[in-house]
Amino acid sequence: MYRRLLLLGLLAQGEMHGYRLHEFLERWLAVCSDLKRPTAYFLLDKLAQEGYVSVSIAREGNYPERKVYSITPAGRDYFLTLLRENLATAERVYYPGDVGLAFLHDLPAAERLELLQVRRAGLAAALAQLESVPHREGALGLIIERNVALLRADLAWLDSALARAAAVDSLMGERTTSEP
Amino acid sequence: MYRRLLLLGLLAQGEMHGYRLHEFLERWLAVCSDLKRPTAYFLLDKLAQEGYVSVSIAREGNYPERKVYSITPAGRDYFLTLLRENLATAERVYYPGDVGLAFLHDLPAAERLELLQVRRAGLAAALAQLESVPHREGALGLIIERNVALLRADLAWLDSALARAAAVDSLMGERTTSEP
DNA sequence: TTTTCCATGTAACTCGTTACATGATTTC
DNA sequence: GAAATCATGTAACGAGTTACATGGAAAA
Repeated sequence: MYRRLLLLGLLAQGEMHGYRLHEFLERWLAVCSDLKRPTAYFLLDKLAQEGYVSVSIAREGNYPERKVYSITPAGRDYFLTLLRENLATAERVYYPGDVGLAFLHDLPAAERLELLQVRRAGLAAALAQLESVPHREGALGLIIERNVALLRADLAWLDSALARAAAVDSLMGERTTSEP
Repeated sequence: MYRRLLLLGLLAQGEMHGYRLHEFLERWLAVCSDLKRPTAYFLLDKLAQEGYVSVSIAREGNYPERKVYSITPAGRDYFLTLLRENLATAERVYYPGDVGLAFLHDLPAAERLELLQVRRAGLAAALAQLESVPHREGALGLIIERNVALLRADLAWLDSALARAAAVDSLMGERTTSEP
């Protein structure tokens, strides 16, 4: 449902054709969604059928025909409804990574540490990448901030868990392989 | 994919019939998944078709017939593969709540603060509920710990964002409605 | 002239959910 | 006798992805 909100929100800023819309999404909103192109086209047509956006064909210069979507009054209402609902809700998120943790003890101690080190590296890389984005103000800035905060917390937790695991293992005399 | 890991992981601890499995999931693993009953049955049969689990019919006392699933050697291999992959990966999570943030400025300042206060309350409730679980050791404890850490970070971020927003609004002389 | 960019779509598929259907058996 | 529990399923639907298909224009 948040994809509809995303598309309507963009169209609320101004009309656009599908290709531009997706391009914009990829460039600026990759932090909060990875909406695929076919999905965008499909959703836009659906929103059109439902009367939330209207479509007109345009051609500019020698470029291929474009379907320009603009939001209708009904669409604007719908957008605001979705937005209010989204903002007021604390959505429950499931982390697929938690499932692996549930079965940690099915692997030998050394291997679990190794694997979690790999996870840690991935997490650190993702965090570094987000932190490297030059500071933005406004909505985008907020989203990046939030994701940084969550990634940091995740990393901190992983580190503490790894430290404790390593401590237990050394107490038990198990060999642990780890990268610096 | 993490659902297969979940089911195989449980079956790796011992054979079980679908109903018990789902019951167990609901009671103990609600933190990391909300796998629905039909999905569990469907997946179990699929795993059976693929040769990762075997099925036998059993009846005990006067209870209805049960399909008892047990993991096969191939299933055990598959389980370990999925587990290793899961542990070594830092999955990227998209928060639907981020999309709303992207369009914050499409609502009047007072209303955004109000809505985000509602979100905050939901977040705090979820956190309180998780924190109220008596301390568990082992895998479950880790998962709960992690989720608590992430919820706390999310809450802390929201609070700081709200504080800043309120400060800006008061500078601009806008009326802000907020609950204690 | 070959590759990349612009622009749109379709078809087949996977995955998961909701809602519905069944039937016996304890428990109240 | 009614309600809850145990136990399994199916059918229909919706959402989203992948892979495939097209065709002109600009750039290399």
